[in-house]
Amino acid sequence: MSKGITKRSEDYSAWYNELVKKADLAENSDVRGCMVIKPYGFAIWEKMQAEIDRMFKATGHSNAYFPLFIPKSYLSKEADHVEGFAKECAVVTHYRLKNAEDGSGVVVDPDAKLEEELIVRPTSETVIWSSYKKWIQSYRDLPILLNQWANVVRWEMRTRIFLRTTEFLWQEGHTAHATKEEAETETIQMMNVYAEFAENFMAVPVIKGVKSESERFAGADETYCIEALMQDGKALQAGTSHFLGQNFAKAFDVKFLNKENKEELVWGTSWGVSTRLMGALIMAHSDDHGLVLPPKLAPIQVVIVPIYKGDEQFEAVSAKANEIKQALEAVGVSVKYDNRDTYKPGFKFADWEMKGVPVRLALGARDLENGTVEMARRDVVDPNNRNAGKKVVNFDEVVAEVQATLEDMQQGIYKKALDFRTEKTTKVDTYEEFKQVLDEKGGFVLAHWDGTADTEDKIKNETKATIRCIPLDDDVEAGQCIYSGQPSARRVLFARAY
RNA sequence: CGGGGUGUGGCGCAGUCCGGUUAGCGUACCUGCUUUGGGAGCAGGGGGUCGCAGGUUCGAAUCCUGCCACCCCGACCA
Repeated sequence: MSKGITKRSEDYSAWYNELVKKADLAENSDVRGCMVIKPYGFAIWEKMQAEIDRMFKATGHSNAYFPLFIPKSYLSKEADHVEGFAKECAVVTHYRLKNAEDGSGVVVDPDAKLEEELIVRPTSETVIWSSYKKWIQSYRDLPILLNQWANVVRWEMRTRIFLRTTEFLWQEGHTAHATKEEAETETIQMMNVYAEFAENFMAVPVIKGVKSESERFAGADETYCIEALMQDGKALQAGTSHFLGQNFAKAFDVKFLNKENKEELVWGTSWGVSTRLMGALIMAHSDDHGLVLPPKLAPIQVVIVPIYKGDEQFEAVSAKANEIKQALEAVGVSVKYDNRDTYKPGFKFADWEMKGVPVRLALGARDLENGTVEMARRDVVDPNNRNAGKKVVNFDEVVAEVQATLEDMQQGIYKKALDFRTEKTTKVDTYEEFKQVLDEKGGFVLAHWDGTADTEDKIKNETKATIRCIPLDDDVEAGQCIYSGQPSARRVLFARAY
């Protein structure tokens, strides 16, 4: 592994790409826009999945699985939905290959053309609602609260590892309800679940809000979202929760008999987060030395690096290291003892820093004599001052110190991200100021908007900034649209976004 | 789809303009010895149809024609 990565200040995009590769998270595959998620990257995703899944179950949801392929006809049943997704669908047209007659390899067998083409799901509303039609007859069948963990394919024009890949992993929740109120409550509940996960586990502060009409999910009546701010001042949509109204019930003819024996259309929601969260996690906290992981999502929370000369010292150090490892594991801390004798300590330090392991313990002969271990925390690394973030800890205090440090780091990186966002959130009252802030400072810009798609579109074309959301906070003050001067009920959140 | 760029050991690149020994460098890899508290040193070694297909030539990584792939910038999106 070559030394270091491009600095964020030099080229943020290059920094991100190099970090993803050098931290061993993922790499591009030979298929354009697709990625191979490597074991270390997948371990982080699994930690996320485990927690999100737990939260879904705690709110009454069950997991199920629906097929990858969708009959083409399904997609066209909901007009807005097909409009939104048709341009980016992969289509299966044949089911067989055969050897080429000139011996050049295999070719598609023209005799194996499908009667009806199949779409590789870009999202599963259509398949799931076609099942719901079969499952729902009575109010007694409601609500249905399902989630599925799946892969989906959207043929995007430009891709970037984790942030936008042709195939990505996600969860998609799909619920069906008897009343509008219940469906709306569900939609908001799931947005809150996402926000709680982002803030408490990823240590990424988010703004909760609703999308403007033009940014709304294809087929939804309302889209709620959480928006995060990255270190380069660009926004990232981290999760969405859609109130589908009765749109899919109408499209798939899903009705139920209520207590009064009257037929009614079912109300729906859908909500999802994807491997894009990996991108958010990376871009929110990491530095020029590599990944910085929040302790709650770090596959390895503590790494122990032995320092020794000769077999005798190695054995003595290893004995103590394993003792510390067991003591930490006993209180639920995940520990890696890096006993590879093929790399020197300096290499290991840099390697684990690149991978974002929160706490490193270095243990050598000197420590054995003193009854101490050197503890270093990942969120404080300074190549000009190697003692920054380091602390000598007595053996009998290691467990308590590590636990306290992990907790402190989880809080600390959240606070750092929150402070950054606060600093990069600007209220502006004129269009000139709006453009100036976007160009010179970046970040979130709170400005008045007249509520029309026309104004939104013009601002987007002129500045590349979009309305990330209309925040749900109660910081409401009336004003005048920065673009048209028309009255505005409240400020909305603008930013340039990923 | 428009604009730009790049294809040469695993990775990163030089060489191409101006054809000419055995295609070179860094790194990674293998072996040995010495090392080990911030990315070790020395010595030896293995690894290449120069993106693909034609063509020009005594001779092509280099010139010509065609094709393919990928990357970056825009429009589109979780």
